[in-house]
Amino acid sequence: MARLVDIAELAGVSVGLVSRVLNDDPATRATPETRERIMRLASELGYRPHYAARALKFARTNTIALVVPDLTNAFFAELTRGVEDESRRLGYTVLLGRSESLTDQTQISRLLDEGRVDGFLLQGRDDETTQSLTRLIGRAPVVLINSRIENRPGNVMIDDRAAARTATEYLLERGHRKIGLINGLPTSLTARRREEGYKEALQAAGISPSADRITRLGYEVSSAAPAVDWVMSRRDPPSALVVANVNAALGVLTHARHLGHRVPKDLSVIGIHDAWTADHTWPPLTTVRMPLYELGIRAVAALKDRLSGCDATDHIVRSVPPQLIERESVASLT
Amino acid sequence: MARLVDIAELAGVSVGLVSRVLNDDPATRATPETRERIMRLASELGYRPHYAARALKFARTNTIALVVPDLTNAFFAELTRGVEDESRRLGYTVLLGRSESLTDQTQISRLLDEGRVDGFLLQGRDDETTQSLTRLIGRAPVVLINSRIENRPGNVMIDDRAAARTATEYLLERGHRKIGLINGLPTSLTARRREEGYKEALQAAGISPSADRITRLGYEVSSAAPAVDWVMSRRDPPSALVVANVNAALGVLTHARHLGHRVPKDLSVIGIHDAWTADHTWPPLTTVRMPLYELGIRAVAALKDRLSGCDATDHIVRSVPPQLIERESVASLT
DNA sequence: TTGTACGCGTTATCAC
DNA sequence: GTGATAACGCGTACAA
Repeated sequence: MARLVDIAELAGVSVGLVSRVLNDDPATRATPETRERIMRLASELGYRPHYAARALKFARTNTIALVVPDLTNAFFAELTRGVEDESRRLGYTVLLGRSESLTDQTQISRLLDEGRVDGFLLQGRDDETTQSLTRLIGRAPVVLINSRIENRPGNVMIDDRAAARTATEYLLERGHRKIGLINGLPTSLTARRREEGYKEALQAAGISPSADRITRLGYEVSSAAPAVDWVMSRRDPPSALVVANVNAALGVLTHARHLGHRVPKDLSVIGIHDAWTADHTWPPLTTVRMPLYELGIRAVAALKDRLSGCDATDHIVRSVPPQLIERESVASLT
Repeated sequence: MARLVDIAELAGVSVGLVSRVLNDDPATRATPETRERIMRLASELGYRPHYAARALKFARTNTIALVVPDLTNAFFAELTRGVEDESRRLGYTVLLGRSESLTDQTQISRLLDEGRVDGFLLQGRDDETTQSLTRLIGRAPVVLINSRIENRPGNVMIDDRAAARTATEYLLERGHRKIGLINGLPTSLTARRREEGYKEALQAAGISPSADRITRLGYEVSSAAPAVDWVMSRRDPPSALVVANVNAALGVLTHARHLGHRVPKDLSVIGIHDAWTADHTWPPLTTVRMPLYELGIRAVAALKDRLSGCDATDHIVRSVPPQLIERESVASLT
């Protein structure tokens, strides 16, 4: 509400001086006395620099957009928390958008052309291809979360291989040898990396991965039923399932019950990512917790770098290792 | 990227004319020919009016902030969808904030003083009192969602009484007479209204509500366990529970199992609000679905009214009645 | 019918 | 040390 000119008038000085004092301009060493008067008036009037005026002046908004497919998803909620916290620390405001509504390139470039945001944090949908992603972001300053485009720097991801490896090893340690993987869509980079981790763990245990034990139908709850149907109807079905996403894992639990498999007695299930809901399934779901909060922090830092000109390097968040949350959905065969 | 002056130069006209043509100024009836040229150039260059420049000019941002306690909550996610859809329709941009980070009045008035937003949509936390709410919002243009302050117009809510009545009646119809209520905190207006609806239904069936059957510990999952402990340890415990929130209902299911009560055989449970997670509990949770999406739409409309000067009237969203989602957590006693 | 000039609030570049 | 002034992009009252 209060403007520089208001303070200037009351202090009997010029707007320029007020601006310089308030911004600690080193070139200006104002009289301690006037300086004091200006500061006091500013705080009394509750002066706040006008956002639009600054944005106009600097051609920079200090606002970034975070685009995620679905706010409901606990996965994204924790990511969002990390993004918000780090943004506040760095002086950014976050504009939150679902990719549903920011689905086409127009929306993105519009936000940019209108000068509403400086850049984007984009967590694509599972079924997003490199092409659709490239088309979507155009030449906008974007940091990709959990995906990557060739020759385009600036992306951050979690250690999907470690996640899947950790989950698989946990099952191996409990005597399971026939382990299935309920994976995300093959278009998804994270799904491919999780599959690598799963196979790595299997091979390290002297087991050769079988195509009959892997489905790639998606991360959503709804994709769980057909996946379980398929994998459990193979010859020699698995005794345990690594589910690449905690939401899909809930669906697996429900559908397994529907088919008459008792978890964990007949079938063990472990999910990647943790969520509060995993405490309230039956049986409670064992999961591998991943550092999504830290991922959000890294993403903001990477975008800041990108906006500052320095090319952000790709980054896999490894500062916090995958963490096993043992509940009751995995049985020991030994 | 492209400015009015760019178009003006290429079209060989003045910026003023370009502006008027692009804004369909009725006072200006430009030559169809120049008009055509301007429009073509604008679309070719992908012209977008600069957000900050407009905001500075009009002292209005067409941006509103939506403040909710927790994005994870499916309740708020659906509300958010409604808010976003209606905002886009009305030309608003939505700034999403958790109330965690917007906890004190400074944050709110700061957003306002900086001219970042025109107004707020505020869904307070369950434990927010009228005092803390009043302090929080100050004189800011706010529409309250699911709460109210005396003598302060502008709030929207769902029909909490109808919700609780519907849930209670459903249990009554199935022969239950001893029905408990696991309610939100007594500070919460919605909790008080739900309690009214619950009692109404009971009394209409000739049953007088008993204090021994009501807890008021909160809407969160974590509040469920102590609530169930208490209500089930009374003399003559209930055969069915109305849980005032779907998340708390998940906690009720889990804790009931922990205590050895089989749902629905020993104890029936019905939750208010629906969420996808209710499909994946055991047993699947019967709920009363409330029109949260429509609530979001109404909230935006109310804020628009408030910002336009016309005092928004209080509004209870009744366009969509409570909808029973029958799953398997309620048994019939008859 | 169209061009010119001013102001929105801020900062930076000059003079004094 | 401090004050005047131009500029950021837009819309509009006024002049032509």
